[in-house]
This record gives sequence, structure tokens and C-alpha cells, in this order.
Amino acid sequence: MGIVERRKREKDLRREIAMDAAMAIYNEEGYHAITMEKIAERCEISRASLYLYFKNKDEILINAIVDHTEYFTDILQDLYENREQLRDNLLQELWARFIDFYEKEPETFNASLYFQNSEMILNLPENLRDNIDESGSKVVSLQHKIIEYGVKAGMFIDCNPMTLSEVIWTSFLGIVQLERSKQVLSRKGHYESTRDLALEVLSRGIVKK
Amino acid sequence: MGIVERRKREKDLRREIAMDAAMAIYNEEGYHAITMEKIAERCEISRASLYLYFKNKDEILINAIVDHTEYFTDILQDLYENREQLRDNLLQELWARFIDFYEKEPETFNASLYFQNSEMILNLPENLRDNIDESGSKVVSLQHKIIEYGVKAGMFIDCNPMTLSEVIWTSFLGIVQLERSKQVLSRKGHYESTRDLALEVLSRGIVKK
Amino acid sequence: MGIVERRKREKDLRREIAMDAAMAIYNEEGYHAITMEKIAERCEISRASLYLYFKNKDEILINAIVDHTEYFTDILQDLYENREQLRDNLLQELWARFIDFYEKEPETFNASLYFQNSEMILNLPENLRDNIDESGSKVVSLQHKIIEYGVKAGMFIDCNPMTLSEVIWTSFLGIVQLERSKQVLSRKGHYESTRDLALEVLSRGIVKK
Amino acid sequence: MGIVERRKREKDLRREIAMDAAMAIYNEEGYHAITMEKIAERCEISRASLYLYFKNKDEILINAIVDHTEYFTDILQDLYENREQLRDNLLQELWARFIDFYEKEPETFNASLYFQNSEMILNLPENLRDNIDESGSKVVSLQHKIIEYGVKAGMFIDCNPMTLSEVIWTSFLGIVQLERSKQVLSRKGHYESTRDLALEVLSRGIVKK
DNA sequence: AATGAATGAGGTTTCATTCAT
DNA sequence: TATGAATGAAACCTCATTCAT
Repeated sequence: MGIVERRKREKDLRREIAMDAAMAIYNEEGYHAITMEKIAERCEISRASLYLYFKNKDEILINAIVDHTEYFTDILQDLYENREQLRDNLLQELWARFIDFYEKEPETFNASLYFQNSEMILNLPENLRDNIDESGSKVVSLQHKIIEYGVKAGMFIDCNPMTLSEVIWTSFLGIVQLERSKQVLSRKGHYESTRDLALEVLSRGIVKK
Repeated sequence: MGIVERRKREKDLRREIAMDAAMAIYNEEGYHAITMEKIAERCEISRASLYLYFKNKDEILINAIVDHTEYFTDILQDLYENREQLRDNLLQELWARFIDFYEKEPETFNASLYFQNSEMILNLPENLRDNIDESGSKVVSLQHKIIEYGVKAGMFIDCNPMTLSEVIWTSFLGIVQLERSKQVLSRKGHYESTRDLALEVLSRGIVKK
Repeated sequence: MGIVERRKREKDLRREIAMDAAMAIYNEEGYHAITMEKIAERCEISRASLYLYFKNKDEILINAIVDHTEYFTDILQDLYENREQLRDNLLQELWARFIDFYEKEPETFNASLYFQNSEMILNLPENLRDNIDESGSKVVSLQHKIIEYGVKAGMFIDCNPMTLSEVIWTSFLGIVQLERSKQVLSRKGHYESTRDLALEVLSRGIVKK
Repeated sequence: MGIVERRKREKDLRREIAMDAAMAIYNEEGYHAITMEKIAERCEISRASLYLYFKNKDEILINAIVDHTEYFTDILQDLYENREQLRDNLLQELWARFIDFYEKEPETFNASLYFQNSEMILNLPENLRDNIDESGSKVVSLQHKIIEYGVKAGMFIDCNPMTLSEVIWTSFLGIVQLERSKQVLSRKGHYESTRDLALEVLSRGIVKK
């Protein structure tokens, strides 16, 4: 009863490794530097073998994103489920989850942002696009529900919860993007302080005391 | 003094056209669809001739970014010079300039941001990277000065002006990025409402009454 | 004496199945769509296992041809053995056997002809080529003997029997080829009438009354 | 008025050379041995340059066929136009044109036959398929008209002219195919005698005295 | 100055075959 | 015996850039 299972596990592991390799290359050299050759090299697998695990190059990247986004979904889901115990810390907690995700896997975060914005998506086969879309939608919808709860509960200012959730999320998004920008240009960033001040400003602007 | 000058003018014009072409292609088909072939076609110039105006492909893109950023610098500079007359509307005015820049040429705005963050830059020779860097720095520095004025004048909460200016800018940046994301996935966006609510939140969070 | 024999029988069966699969694929998707992968799939055998039965891909195809040609040899042999009873119908009967072979398995007929003419053979190791050659030779030789009998018996016009047998055979060959051509281009064919008129013409041209 | 024209001439010449190279390779090593690499090598042109002359590999082959088939069309057309002066030699003349075409460019003839039958056509883009189809149709239609004339003029037996023209053409087709078969297997052929006897038989079977 | 032509370098993907289990 | 996994070799095609005119 072991062999089939072990094979499956090994295969999954290899897939994981390949996806990580792709991400790493993305982070070091950018999207269009990702080649099957380089991925193969890092995995110490032959180029041809990669095609045993993925139908084509795109699939590696897409799967990497979708997979890693799941972690994000999970921590948001967790927050949503515990919303009642949080009392006045809903915003802080949400922000903390953003930070958690970003700091745990900055490459993934960056890559996700990149892919979701990039034209790459335009040239994707329908089904892969749907994968990404769906995975993104889950995140959006969770954020929405969390904020909606805050608004209804009277913690937040009275406004359209969807819009508000976008304001919060984009606030974080922009910070990360700027940070990335700086990295690319090898300037030093102030990510932490910007991030903290942003939260402070948001609190003041959003939370009813 | 006529002929030489005319030649120069014509050359500059050609450069302009080529850069616009590159931007247009980016917007219609995405970054990696920008080929010398396509640029040439749009310019009604031969591919080889492009090399008379630019040393290589990168130069076209870099210059396009730098050029278009100049408009942004200008309107920020203008704001800075008139800071005194604005009284309590400094934040609103700054925000309005962001919107102005973005709405005037959303494609350019997108493209600039994209290029600045993209791996393109990673693979750039030092000197070209510096060009971009410098052009970006001007914008940053202007924003900084504007916000610093606001803080010192007691209009804004008491905090590091550089950090605050980043908070404001990234707030806008994130909104634009989300909007772009949605376009790519052909979902409908709420850019205006998000943008307005963001300003409201920022005002509450930043402006002392 | 049971087990060894059964093993052999099973092996032969597997070989047969594989060759049929190859032919079927040829017919449905064309020569260069024949891949070990697809053959294996149809056989419900693993790709690697095919190499237990055949030394390589070519061997599958060659054997397929040779095998199927055997049926043709058989019905020609049968005709030859009964040549005396046929009296004036020798040509008609020969023609009928051609038709029989073709109509029994048109795909196989096509495939065999195709393979025999195709470049596949050019790139074949000596020994495999000989296999094909030998199998073809038998057919040729039988036709030759049949026609020779007809000429000697005074049924057919006086001429080199080998040449005459080629005239008859190629006449049929051409018809089949044209038919195939039409199928490929999805034009409708008139195989039956062409075939019948050809026989009529041949009769008039060959048979002494 | 010189330079553009010369360029065009040179380009056409290069195309011609490439097509010939492809044909030659086909003849020596078979269809699927035709690679861009080999063609390039023979032309003493870089692989990439071939793409200046042809959109893709298929186009080289298709154009080669279509081009060369034109010669066939021409000599059949010529025959048709002079049908009245030929009196009783219509069949002989037609046959002679077949021989002419085949002997002038046996490779082309073979290649045409191959391509028209092969699955390659199935995988062809619509427009290329049409090219081939059209070029083939012209030949068919000319033969038909020639034979129809013979039947109506009472030279040939009374029968469906289309069918008859197929009988004659396939008769030749088969002979060529057999010859090819033999070449492939490096057996010696009797093409000339078969061909001549076939004509004799056809004459007897078809022509009214 | 302007451009058609040429090409090297590189990217993705397929497939027959081998190997370890 | 049977097979999942691995891979080298090769094919097609694209594109930035150079060169000759």
C-alpha cells in the first residue's frame, strides 16, 4: 500500500520544487528570464522531465501562484471565522494577515501581483485564466465579508463595504509595489515604517472610536 | 543655422513617435509583444532605421518612461510652487494631481509603472537604470517636499513626512494597480468610488482639523 | 509443455494487437501521428512494455505490413491453384481478388502501400528492409505466375508476362491511390465505376476472344 | 527601375532554390527527413533567413508542388488546344505528356503524389490545402476535357468521359508508384516496358479503329 | 540617412528509448 | 514480466541586431 502513494508524494514534491524554482528565477531575474532550461537546471531535472509534471511552461507559473495564494485564503478565512472574538482589532488583524502573507513569501506575493497585472494572463488558455481568476476572487470575497462585518457591527465608518475593503487592500498593495520598485532599483526602502504609518492613518480614518 | 536645426527637430520627432508606438503596443498587446518589428511598422520606418535613433530596444522604453514622467514632475512642481495659496486643500490638491496624471493618459501611467517595476529594469545596463532612477527620484522628492510643508505647517498629523508621502502615494498606486488587474481579467472596476473613499479616509486619518 | 506455449501465444497476441493499433492510428491520424505513446495507449500496455515485444518502433510497422500482406498472398495463391478451372475468367478473377483485398480492409491496404512507398523504408536497417522486400516479392511472383499461365494458355495477348502482370496490378494500384487522394482532400470519389471501367478496358486490351 | 526589380528577382531565385532543396531532400531521404536545418544547409542560407522567404516549413513544400504542377497544367493545356490536329493520336499524345512530366521532374512527380496522399495535408492550414487542391483540380479538369473530346468525336469507346479519364490517369499513376516502390527497395524496375505495354493495352481497350 | 536582407542565439515542445524498481 | 520515470536529441520558430548598399 506504500508504493503508489510514495510515487504520488514524490511527484508532488517534484512539482513543488519546480514551482519554487520558477518563482525564485522570477524574483532574481524577472518574468521573461524564466526559461524551462533554467528551471530544469535548478531542479536538477532534465528539461524534458518537467513536461512530465506540467503540461507546459505556463502551467508551472500558474500553479505556483494558485498554490501559494491558498495560504492567503486560509489566513483570511481564519480571520473571518474568529471575527467575533477580535472586538476592536479587526482592522489591525486584517493588516497583520496581509503582512504575514507578504513576509512569509515575498516572492509569491510579488509574483502574484505581477502575473495578475501582466499581459501574460491575456495570452493564457481559458482554463488557466479561470484558475487564477478564481483564486483571486476568493481572496477578494473574503476581504469583503470581513469588512462588511466591521461596518455592520458599527466598528467602521458607514460606507460601502466593498469599496472600503478595496481601499484597505490597495493601500497595502501600493506599499508592496513601491517596495518592489525600490528593490529593483536597489534603493533602500522603508517598508516597515510606511506600512505602520499606513495602518495608523487607516485606523484614524476608518475606525469609529 | 536652419538645416542642422531642422534635422535635429526631425530626429527628435521620430524618437517621440517611436516611443509612443512602444507605449501603444504595450497597452494593446502587453509588454512582451513589443518588438522592434511592430514599433517600426507603426512608425512607418524600417526596423533598421530605429537603430539610428536609439542604441537598442531598451533605450526606447526607458526614454518613453522618462519622458512621460516629466509631465508628472511638472504638475507636482506646479503644486509645490503654489502650496501657500492652497490653505487646507493641500492633500486634496495632491490627490487631484495624481488623478490628473492617471486620467490624462492612463495607458502611459500604467506602462510607466509597469516598466518601473518590471524585470526589464533588472536586466538593464547601469547607465540606463540610472536614468529611470533619477526621473523617479524627482517625483519622490517633490512629493516629499509637498508633504513636508504640510506637516511643518501643522496641517497634517505629526509624523515623518517622507513616510507619510509614501503612504499617500502608495495608496493611489494600489488603486490604479487593482483597476488594471481588473481590466486584464475583464472584470468591472469601481475605480472612482475607491479613489474617492480613499481620499476621504486619508483626509480623516491625516488632516488635522 | 503448457506454460511455455501459453506464454508464447500471449506474446504473439500482444504483438498482433500492437500492430493493429499502429495501423488504426495511421488510418485515423496519419503516419507521423503514430507514436509509441499512442500505440501503448490503445494496447493498454505501457510504452516501455512495447519494447519487450518489438525491438523498436520500426519493427512494429514492418511486421504490420508483412503480416497483412500475407492475406493477399493467400488469396492469390488460392487463385493460382485453381487457375485451370477458371477458363476465360482469369483476368476477372484476378481483379476480383484485388478488390477483395482492398475492400476487406481498405485501411490496411492503404497503410501497406503507404508504408512500402514511404521514406520510412529509406531509413530502415538492412534486415528490416529485406523483410518487407521478401513479403512484397511473394505477391509479385504469384501475380507473375498467374499471368504467365494466361499468356501461355493463349488467353491473353502475346507479351512478356511479367510486364503484363505489372500493367494489371498498377492499374488497380493507381485507382486505389486516386481514391485515397480524394478522401484526403474530402472530395467524393467514383472508385467503383473507375474500377469497373478499368477492368472492361483491360479485358478488351488483353484478353483474346 | 533596376534595383527593386533585381531584388525581387533575387528573392524569387532564393525561393526557387529553397524549394528545390526541399524536393531534393525529399527524394533522397523522404518527407520527414526534410528539416529547416538541412534545407538551409543546402541553400547556404541561414535557417532564420528561410523564414524571410516562407512563412513556415509547410509553405516551402506546398509552393514547390504547386509551382511544379504548373508545368503539367501547361502541357496538358497545350494538348487540349491542339486536339483537332492530332486525329487518331489523342491517347498516345496524352500518354506522352504524362511521360514528359514524369521524366522531366521525377522528384516533383513523386513528391506531388506523396503530398497529395499523405496525412501532411490533413494537418495543413485551410489556405495551403486549398492551394494544393486547386492546383490538382486544374489537372483533373484538363484531362477530363481532353478525354471528353475524344469520346464525343467518336475516337474512344462510348462511356463516361470522366471515368475514362480516371482510368487512363490512374493507369499511369500506378506505374509510377510501382517504380517508386522499387527504387525505395533498390530493386530494378522495368518502368519503360510496363509503361509502353500499358499504352498498348489501353489503346486496344479504348480506341475505336 | 535609410533600409532590405541576413543571422546567431535562444526558447518551447515532442518523442523514441533506457533504466531502476 | 511490467512499468513509471527520466532524458538526449532534435525540430520549429522568433527576434534583436548588424551589414551592405
